Amino acid sequence: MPSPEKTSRGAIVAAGRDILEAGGREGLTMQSVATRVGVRAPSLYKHVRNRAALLAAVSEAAVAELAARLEGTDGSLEELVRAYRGFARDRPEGFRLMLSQAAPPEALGRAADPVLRACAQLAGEQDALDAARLVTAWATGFIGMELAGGFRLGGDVDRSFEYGLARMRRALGPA
Amino acid sequence: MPSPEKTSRGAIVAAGRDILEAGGREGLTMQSVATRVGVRAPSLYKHVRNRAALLAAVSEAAVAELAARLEGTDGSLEELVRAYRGFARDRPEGFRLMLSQAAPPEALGRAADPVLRACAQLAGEQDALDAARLVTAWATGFIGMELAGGFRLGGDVDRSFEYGLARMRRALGPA
DNA sequence: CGATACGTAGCCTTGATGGCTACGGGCAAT
DNA sequence: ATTGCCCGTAGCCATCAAGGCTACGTATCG
Repeated sequence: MPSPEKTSRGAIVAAGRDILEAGGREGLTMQSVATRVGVRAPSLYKHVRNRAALLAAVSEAAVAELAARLEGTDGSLEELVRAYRGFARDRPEGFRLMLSQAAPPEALGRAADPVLRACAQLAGEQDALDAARLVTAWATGFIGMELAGGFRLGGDVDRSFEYGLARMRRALGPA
Repeated sequence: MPSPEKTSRGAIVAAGRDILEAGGREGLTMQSVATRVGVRAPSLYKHVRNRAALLAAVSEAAVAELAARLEGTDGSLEELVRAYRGFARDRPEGFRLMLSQAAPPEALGRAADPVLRACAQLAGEQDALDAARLVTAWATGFIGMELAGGFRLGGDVDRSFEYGLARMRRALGPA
């Protein structure tokens, strides 16, 4: 490699992830990323097509991290959902970005797989996909509202979460 | 009223709503709004503090419209959720914006009220709030993923929706 | 010497501010 | 009652700052 590279795509994405969590989506500017990796802003375009592509890459990295966390559980419904919520707590902006950017199918599939397996056990192979969508939609919606500062009608949010989890398990079981 | 006004806050918010749906959040620029209401961009700042405030106002208008739609149903769980989904189909960008902006409590409360009532009937007054959060989270998550182009693992999305609705009703009933 | 990574300069768009002008109603003096 | 001034409001023009992005030059290594 001629001219020793001062940065790399990986470093850029990692910096983007950190900046995203620190300053939100708006704070993630090409300038800020360039400064953090020790380079001028235009140089980033040698590694990333444009800002949208950078956001997509950061989003994909978030999905990958989520998948890894899910794979680190025992595969039970409760553990999976709690791991999902834990991820959102640690990387709230990454969670939000993930939802607004369509991730590539393969990364998405890796994250979806353990959920599908758990749902197949609970609801049967036939209904596994529908059941997974039920659980995923509930968890995603709950966490999203929690992060957005919803749930302002009082009550204990953790209690609502456990209530939902219990009812979800019941909903998936045999009629 | 001195100096006949060429526009008003209401007209600005309405224009913002239309532009949002046409061009997404990024397309909603002060310039575009100003052009549509027949004014120069700086003049908007006499009516709205800044772009963030405009987005918040448009978001609040979306919540209000959703509340009106929910109030127009018969109050059953199915009707409420279908009305929610219909709103999201008609105003996808408004739906997204609504989720990312924390709406003022009163507007939120108006939209939440019919859901709370339906859930009180199904799950009892005790669990009404938790039940409403369960239903709202599921519906919000489902619709959000649907709009974001999730659900790419095949299968019939409408079928998954009806499956979820049926299971949700079962989950809320007595054990 | 050729390829590659980075930098400098600059363009365009967009958000935002400041200062100016035009309008029109209220108030007081006549 | 009429007249004339004051002042608040709304809009415009000029302008700035910041950010995304491109074109092109330059340095460095194999």
